[in-house]
Amino acid sequence: MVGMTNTDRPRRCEPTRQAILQAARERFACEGYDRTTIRAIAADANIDPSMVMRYFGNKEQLFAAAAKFDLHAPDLSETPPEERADRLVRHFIRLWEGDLADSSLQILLRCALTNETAAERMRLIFAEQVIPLVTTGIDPDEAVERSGLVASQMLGLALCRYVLRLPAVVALDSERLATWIAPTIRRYLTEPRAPIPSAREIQAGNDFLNGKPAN
Amino acid sequence: MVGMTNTDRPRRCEPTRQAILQAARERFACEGYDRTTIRAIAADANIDPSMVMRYFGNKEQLFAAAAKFDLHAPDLSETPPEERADRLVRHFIRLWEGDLADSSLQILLRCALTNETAAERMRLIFAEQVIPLVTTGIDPDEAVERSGLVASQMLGLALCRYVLRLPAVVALDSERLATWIAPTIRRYLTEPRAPIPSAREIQAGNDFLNGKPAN
DNA sequence: ATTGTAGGCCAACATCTGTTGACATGTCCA
DNA sequence: TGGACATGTCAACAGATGTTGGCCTACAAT
Repeated sequence: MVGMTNTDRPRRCEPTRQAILQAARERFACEGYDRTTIRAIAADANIDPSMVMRYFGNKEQLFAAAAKFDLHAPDLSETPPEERADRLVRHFIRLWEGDLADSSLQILLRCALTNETAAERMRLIFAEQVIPLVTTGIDPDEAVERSGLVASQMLGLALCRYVLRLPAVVALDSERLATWIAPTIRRYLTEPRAPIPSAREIQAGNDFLNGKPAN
Repeated sequence: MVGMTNTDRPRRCEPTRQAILQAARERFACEGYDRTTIRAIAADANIDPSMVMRYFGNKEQLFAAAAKFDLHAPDLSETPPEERADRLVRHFIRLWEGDLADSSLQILLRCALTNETAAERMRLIFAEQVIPLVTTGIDPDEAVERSGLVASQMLGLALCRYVLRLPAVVALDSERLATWIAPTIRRYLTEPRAPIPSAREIQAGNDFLNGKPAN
């Protein structure tokens, strides 16, 4: 039995295991990967630090276990693309508002910037859960591009509102927020690809790049 | 002279000082606050770790010095709101693409999630530089709300493309990116406030929240 | 030449971190 | 009763990190 972790078979020590996991999630979510210490997690779970090691091997594997989660994304394959945006935005805002229980997003956002495991998992979740979510019924060639745009807005929202807590973004109530963001997502999902910029826009852009003043 | 740092008066040791600052910026930008060590910075600058302390007091103050920067935002007060979005988006994309010299954004983004000084500075920059940038010529009552929305999209873009490096977002060439993002920003800046959602949208939202299936 | 001082280096400190191994306890089965 | 094994505690190690103080060297002013 030497070298065998308790991860392997079902046990009645699950309560302890869950206590560790929950403590880990909270710590990782609000302090990031580096500032979270095994000792602090153990203290939160009222056990000895060495127990954490026995249950999860090492910090990295503990994080992997704590960051394993599902988006719980709704099945939108039946929803026409025009409505999809509204449902998507409202779904995630609602999910994130009730952040007490599920801090998965915070964990990933806060850790992905310094921990490579977290970053990799973020890309994985994006590839496996976001792209398919957005893809159904959309030209597959365009799906990746559109998903990226959707992600940029949705993650930006999550970042400003729930992690950085920029006052201006926190102040908006969730309904108004959805009303602002949903059309953006709808456009990223449905607007014909490669919209041609107007001549005026091109000119403005070029002028700007060449240092000409406005007007 | 005891207790006096070299910060106070002009010196001919500026080269060393600058070397430290540059090394610090690079480390902070790509490894975040916690993973960046004084020793590593010192090694990059080819000096002794204790020199860093002498020049900047402590890690926190060094970070404060390294994270002091300006957005170099263009003056858009003369630009009509409709054009402002395009110029703004293109300005920042252009700034960020040439990231070799100026990694200011990466420093802030990567450190703001774990370091309170960085987070505070982020809010400050937002309040002092972003809001005014967007405000001119817009109803001041609406400026904060609109700025927040702009920030959510622009920071989300920066996050996905330059920090998380989500392949889907990295793949887009900058021109196409600007063409996608600019209309979003334009809407956030100019669309009449509190757009009323269509009856259908409200119904879809309620249905969804109540767990009804789509269609 | 002496001296004051700024710029720089070296060695060490105290602390914190992940991690390990030895030892105690408790529980279930033979 | 006794032993196997899971569950948990204690103490410690080894390495890294921020930080400090002492010492050396160059050099300009006296």
